[in-house]
Amino acid sequence: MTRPRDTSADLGELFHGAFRGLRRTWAEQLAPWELTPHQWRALMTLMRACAPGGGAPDVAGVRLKDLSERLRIAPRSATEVVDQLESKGLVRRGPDPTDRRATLVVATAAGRQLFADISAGRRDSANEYFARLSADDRAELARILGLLGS
Amino acid sequence: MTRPRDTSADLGELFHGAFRGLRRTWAEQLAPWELTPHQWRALMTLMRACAPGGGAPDVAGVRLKDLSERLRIAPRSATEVVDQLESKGLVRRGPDPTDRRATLVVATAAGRQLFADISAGRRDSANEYFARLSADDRAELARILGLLGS
DNA sequence: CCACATAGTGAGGTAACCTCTGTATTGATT
DNA sequence: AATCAATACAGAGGTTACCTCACTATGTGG
Repeated sequence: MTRPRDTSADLGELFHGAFRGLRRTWAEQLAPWELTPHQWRALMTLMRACAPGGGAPDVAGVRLKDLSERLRIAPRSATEVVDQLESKGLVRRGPDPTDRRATLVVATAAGRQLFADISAGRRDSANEYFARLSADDRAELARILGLLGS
Repeated sequence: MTRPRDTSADLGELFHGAFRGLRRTWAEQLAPWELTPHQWRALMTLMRACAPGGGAPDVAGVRLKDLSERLRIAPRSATEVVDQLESKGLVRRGPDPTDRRATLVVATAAGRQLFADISAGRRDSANEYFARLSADDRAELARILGLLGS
């Protein structure tokens, strides 16, 4: 009765707490740029998908469908977040020349600039949420989360 | 340029994915009982707070304020989830004899029964989300999450 | 007994999702 | 070539899990 006891519930609790902390930290960091964590995640995903090599830029863009898959959300939800980014002038929708059903999303100059600025700010990892962990712990966490997220 | 690279963003991504998986798994497990994860968490917290020793039961109950602190949500949000549980007949509000401003929340017989049933179901941890991790990994995860959730 | 703090709640709002439906277009099948 | 299912997107509307702000009823210290 006083032994280790079913830690699963506590793990859930811990997970919940940590996730909320992460969200809050992100929201605070992003507030000066008037981006929600969700919008930031979408912009980041878009940039990564556009310029995987980091080299020559992106005339192309990414399909909404692809974006939704990378973000692991429903296509409709990708439409939504792209709407938000577009209304802020950070991305632009354009036609896909190879398929007239699809629309390609590209970051505008403003969007690329914002992405660069925020990325730079984050590299000062003093205020980064995971900075309080040692490098070993971060690696360990990444490994374990990888197992979970199969 | 090809070295480890800033894993923080990926950690965030991993965290996000794992948390969503956890939420989904919980929601599925709880669906037969028509409870949301949020409601389950509140009921669980209430039961734990009421009967910390697990022994003699709870005439007393828990203040909404206390519940909100344990759940780490705003008092108003505790009101809300208690409303939901009360409308399902799982908990009951009663006056606090020592302070007429406060209300004490207690689980009803139905609530205690439901809690017991679900807890039992979860102990068949085959379908538990964290079951895919080894005991060592679970412990490691709990340790690291504990560091984060400070 | 009066100012101030505290417990709960009504009103109203937000982020981050979802499904279901409808339309334009494509690709596959006859 | 004509059709028919599948796909890409977006409109409409819903849900969960939070939040703040304002209000009332009550307790507490000076």
